[in-house]
Amino acid sequence: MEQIAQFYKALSDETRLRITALLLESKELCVCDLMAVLDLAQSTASRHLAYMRNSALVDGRRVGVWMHYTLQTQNPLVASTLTMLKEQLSYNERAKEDRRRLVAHLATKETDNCS
Amino acid sequence: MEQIAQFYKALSDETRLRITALLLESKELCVCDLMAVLDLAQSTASRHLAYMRNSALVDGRRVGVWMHYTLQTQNPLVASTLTMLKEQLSYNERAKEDRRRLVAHLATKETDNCS
DNA sequence: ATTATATATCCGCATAGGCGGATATGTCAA
DNA sequence: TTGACATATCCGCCTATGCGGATATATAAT
Repeated sequence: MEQIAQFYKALSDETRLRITALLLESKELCVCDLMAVLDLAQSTASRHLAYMRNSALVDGRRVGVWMHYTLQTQNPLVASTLTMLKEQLSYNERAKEDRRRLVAHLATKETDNCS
Repeated sequence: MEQIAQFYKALSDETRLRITALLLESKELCVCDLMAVLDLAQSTASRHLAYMRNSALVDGRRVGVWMHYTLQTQNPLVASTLTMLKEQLSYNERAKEDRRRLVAHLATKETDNCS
């Protein structure tokens, strides 16, 4: 029960919801992508991702200097919640705006780096 | 997006999750039922229910001296989340124990009152 | 080794929110 | 009106957690 509560806590902050929404779109993002798209301080982005990892919402894997974060889908509660959320966010204005910014940002990136 | 976050906040506290779990079982409960079953101080129970009402998770209707609380099902996000949660909680030990206590408590109540 | 870059963590500060006892409010009965 | 009971709200206290700047760590390139 406590784990379930912790999972919902991970979704109960607007910044983390926005991060989740972006990860629902692009499968894998690094910290600098999120900083750029959501206009977050580096420590803020990193802290939220750590929180989400501790809540079993995301996985992180290191790729050279970058950490690539993805949504977790092992847990059935997490998986179905994310499916629902994706549907809900599809017509959410704020989420749509963030998706536009993500697309623009990814188009700007030449290769794999965050410059 | 902020409303969605607020909804998840309502589910992100273990006491509120337990209240939600009980409401998933019995459709309608008053504050004194929750105090008895979950062993909560009166102010604690009432405060959590107010929070849940402000988060669009429950509705309350006054029946004489008592407030009867029910889960809201208007909002599609809320409705499907609760369906999922009911499935998840069906085999959760803590939730099972709470359900047992609820059944025992309801059996003790003679009529509609909370004595 | 040094430097540059990406990320994680630390720090102090501010707010949200948990708790239970005390008190206020609402409702009904006598 | 008074009293009893259910509930809501207030209060002070304490912890969790949000923030961003500063610092530490990790990796890769030179």
